[in-house]
Amino acid sequence: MQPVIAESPPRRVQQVAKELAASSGYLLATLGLAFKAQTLEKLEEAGFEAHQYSVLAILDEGSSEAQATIADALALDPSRLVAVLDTLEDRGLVARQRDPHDRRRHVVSITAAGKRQLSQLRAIVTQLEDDFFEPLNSTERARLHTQLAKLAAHHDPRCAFDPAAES
Amino acid sequence: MQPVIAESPPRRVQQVAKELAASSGYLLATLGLAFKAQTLEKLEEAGFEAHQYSVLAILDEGSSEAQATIADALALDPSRLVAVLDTLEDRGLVARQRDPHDRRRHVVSITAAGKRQLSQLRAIVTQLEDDFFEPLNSTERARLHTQLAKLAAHHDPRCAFDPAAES
DNA sequence: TGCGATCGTTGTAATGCTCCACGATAACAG
DNA sequence: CTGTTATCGTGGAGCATTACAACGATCGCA
Repeated sequence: MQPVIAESPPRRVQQVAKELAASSGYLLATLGLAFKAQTLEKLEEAGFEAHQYSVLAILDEGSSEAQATIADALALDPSRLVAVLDTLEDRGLVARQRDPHDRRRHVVSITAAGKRQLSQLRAIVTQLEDDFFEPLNSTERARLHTQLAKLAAHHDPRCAFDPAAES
Repeated sequence: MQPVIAESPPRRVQQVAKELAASSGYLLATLGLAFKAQTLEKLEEAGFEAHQYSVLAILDEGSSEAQATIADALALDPSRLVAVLDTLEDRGLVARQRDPHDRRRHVVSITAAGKRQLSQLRAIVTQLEDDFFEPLNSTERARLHTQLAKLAAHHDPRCAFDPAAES
């Protein structure tokens, strides 16, 4: 409602548009990006990248997986997974073996050193998460997590827990 | 606890690692990315990109802003903003004028056509958001938004509402 | 025995982003 | 009044990341 060009110079808003800040979707995207950036930074300080952590986490649950399976679970291009596994293997954190039942496949498994490294990375991420959600009390955090999980299950079937799965 | 290589071929997990799915931060990042991707897609169908929508939204609130101010509010590199404004100006949705009080500056303002276009884009985003958060009821959505806003205010000062700001 | 499909791997092309340099202009110091 | 420094918008160059297609090896099936 002000004149198009007032005599006063345009003030520094220094503020996201109210319209955007009022949007849950925008907040979700912004916060998600911020958390991801923080995680990347912290992991890089430890000499790792996010995908390496994810791979170790997956391998620590299932005993061993084919590369395509891992790539699938991470929604990662198989070609990109190669480099990730290369570095992990070079450091002795995972082991690649040909699957004797299907010699096209490489069966990847986590090593003892990999498990040790994983728990260290876990500590970093856990600490980071604690800091990030610090503005919320434990009740709020639990509620938030529940709702995020509900959304994730709806939008990404890979996040939906399947109680029928053995083990 | 299973042998490293069992006789059964590794099953398709088709599931994000439980460790990751149990992390609010991971869910936050994943959902944020998913929402952003959906938004980009929908906006692109309408012939726009996200930054163009953001710029219009900002200009629709403040009367007019210098480019550096806009870039600041969007955490966008000023050099990238140039192209965005170029296309918006070509379509007659915004207007660039030299600031008579500081001839280095360009004062950008939204046009009537820009306002019309903005409301159309707004409808798209609103619809998208409704769909995205559909798994939650209105109470849950409100709670989620409150908590996200709290987090955003804590992590990005640009998202913190300043009640002292006039108008 | 051949044919198509799959697995892991490599290379390539495109994309987006950050950083730096430039001309124009303003603010400031002497 | 003059010279220096800083800021604004703009353009370009370099860098990293990514998706996509092609390849040899191997399997499943007819």
